[in-house]
Amino acid sequence: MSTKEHPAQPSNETVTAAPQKPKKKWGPTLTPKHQTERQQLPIYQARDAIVHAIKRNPTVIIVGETGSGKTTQIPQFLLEADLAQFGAIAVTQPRRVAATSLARRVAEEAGSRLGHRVGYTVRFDDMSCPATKIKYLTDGMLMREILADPLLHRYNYVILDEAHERTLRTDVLFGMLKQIQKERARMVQVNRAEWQKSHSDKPTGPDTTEKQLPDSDPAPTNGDNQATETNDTSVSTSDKRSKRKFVNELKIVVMSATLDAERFSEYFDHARILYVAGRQYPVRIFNAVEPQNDYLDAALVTSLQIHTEQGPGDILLFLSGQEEIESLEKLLLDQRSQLPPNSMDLLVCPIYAALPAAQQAKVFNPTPPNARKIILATNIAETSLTIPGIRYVVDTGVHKIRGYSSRIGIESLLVAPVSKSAARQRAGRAGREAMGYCYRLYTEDTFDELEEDTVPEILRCNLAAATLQLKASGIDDVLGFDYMDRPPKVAMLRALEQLYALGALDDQGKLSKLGRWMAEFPLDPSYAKVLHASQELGCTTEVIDVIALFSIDTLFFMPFDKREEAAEARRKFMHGDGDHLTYLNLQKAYMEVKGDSSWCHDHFVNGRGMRHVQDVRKQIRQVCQRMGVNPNASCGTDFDKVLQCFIRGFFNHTALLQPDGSYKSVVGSQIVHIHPSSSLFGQRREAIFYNELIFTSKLYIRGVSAIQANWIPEAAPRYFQQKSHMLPSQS
DNA sequence: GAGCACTGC
Repeated sequence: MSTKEHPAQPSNETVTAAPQKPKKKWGPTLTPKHQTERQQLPIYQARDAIVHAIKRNPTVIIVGETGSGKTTQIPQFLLEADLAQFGAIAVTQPRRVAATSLARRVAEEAGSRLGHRVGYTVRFDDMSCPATKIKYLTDGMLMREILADPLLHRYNYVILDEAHERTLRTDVLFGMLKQIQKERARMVQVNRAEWQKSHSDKPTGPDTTEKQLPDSDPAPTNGDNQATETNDTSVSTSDKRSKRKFVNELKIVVMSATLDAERFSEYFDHARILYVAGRQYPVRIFNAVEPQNDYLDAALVTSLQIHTEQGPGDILLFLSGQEEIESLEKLLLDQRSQLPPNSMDLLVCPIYAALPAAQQAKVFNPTPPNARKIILATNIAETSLTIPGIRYVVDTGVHKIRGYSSRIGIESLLVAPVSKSAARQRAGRAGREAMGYCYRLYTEDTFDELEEDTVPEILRCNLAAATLQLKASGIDDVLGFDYMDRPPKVAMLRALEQLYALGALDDQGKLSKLGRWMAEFPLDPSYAKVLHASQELGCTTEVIDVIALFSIDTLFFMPFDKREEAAEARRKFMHGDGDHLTYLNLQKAYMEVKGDSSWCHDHFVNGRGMRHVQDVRKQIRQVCQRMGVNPNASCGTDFDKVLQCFIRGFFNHTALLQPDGSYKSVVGSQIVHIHPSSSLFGQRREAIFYNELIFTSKLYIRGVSAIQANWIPEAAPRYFQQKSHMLPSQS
């Protein structure tokens, strides 16, 4: 194996401390303990330089590695520098847990009760109030806030954290925020001109008796944090004065961990880039000398070698999925008995999203003395979870990644090589607490050939939901939207087509009344359409339950050593017509036992998942009530109605039985396979529909129920008028 | 005969 030092933090533009300026009076007082802790963070030295840059520039890009403290400190710097008088600071996160735990920590540091000056807002959980000045929120939540407040008047600063992850939502937010920033700058300009005009033309006129600018400056000037009074153009009114609102410029801060800052800067009109030093320990990289044709075997050999030859510290091994984790777990347990005497014990801990919570928790148990933990993980451990005690990382160099072909409208979930930045992220997991080691099971040449970054999610997913959000937030020209990475035109057109077929867009491509209604719900457009149809068919209560259940991926656990038991437990809920009504049975049973967690455990039901389902269910019911829809309308036992609702949203997801027993999709004429997790697996029914079509080892359909073939054309007459050749002949 | 990870009035 050849060795190479992990690339160190570049220092070309590292910010330096600026001359100290006298501090203003209006900040929270720090407890001495926290003050010392904060001052020890690398970023504290750059405090004034950062504040100065943000004051002087509309947008700033901040690059800082893990441990720099940028996410917790920069919002506090702004607050302490008195820059948040006229608006709050929003800090977005891709994940809920990050938003809530950061808020907790910053509230403590800033001496605020959580939910007062420092708070958070995530789905189902709002710990903020109108006086909240620093608010951590998920990026999806900020998108929701834009729908209600298109210019985000409440905020003076929006900090987009973890921008390098390029989630679908951060990418959409980039374009939206750029536009909001431009519009607010324009309003400030207009207002400044009016203000100057009114003061030079008629110094004793009635306007001078109006409220003065809050900072009592003689006139607003360029630069920092001005607040001016203006007409809110989003409100039409006969009495302008009563509708006047303070508008100030929106400052955007983009925070990223990678070195791809130039692309962010270019996109944000050549924004200033600041680099802050991290506090990551060095990680020594070892590459395979020869290409490995069996990375599972290489992973096994390498981990055992680390275990028997290297000093203390746990091992984190990255694999592509559950199946690989299970098989390697078995192999390691077999090998454990053959370890040389006197060697440490080896504890094998699998972790992936579909693993029951109780077993997930095991990776966080402290490793007992004279033992070593080896954690077998998917990319859940790359960003979502930080596991303490890791000193060694073994990287297979692969992950499973979702893809989407807009040309054929099919999703995929396939094993693929990681990008260089993902490989670096994985290696970094070994250097959180001390110097670490990373063993890459591929050659240095292979590494050099990897893509620089993972393809942004927006380039590999169905855009229907994002397009509906854009339309609903007032951005009509979605083809001309300012994407940082523009999706192919065919992908955008396909999303528009799908929304049109659902009735969310009218013939001119404008958001219809139905589309507006659909956008109010935190649901994919197809599900929102199903919910809408439920009003007409009188089964809203059943449809809400089924939709809520489909909001989680793993309802039933299938542990590989208790497969038969789990299948037996599942049969109790099985409905002959498929998964949708099976799910309804599960929800009914769950309600009868009042969500008892030991009942869930005994029936191999995902208890944590079911609690999430109840939250979703409650939320959809609330939105229904707000929209004047009765969430209690029930079809009794006429369950055909429920399935008929579903095909109003999934009319393009139907398939017909062929003479040879296979199923052929009505749209696209492809042979599709019912997934083994479906209650209809192995069954022959005249016609079926499905929620999801995904290519893995085969073209699988998931969430499958049986229907009558003649329901299909009725479900979407507008769609099938032009495509009548696709329909079953009897209609 | 089998699914990477997130998210939302």
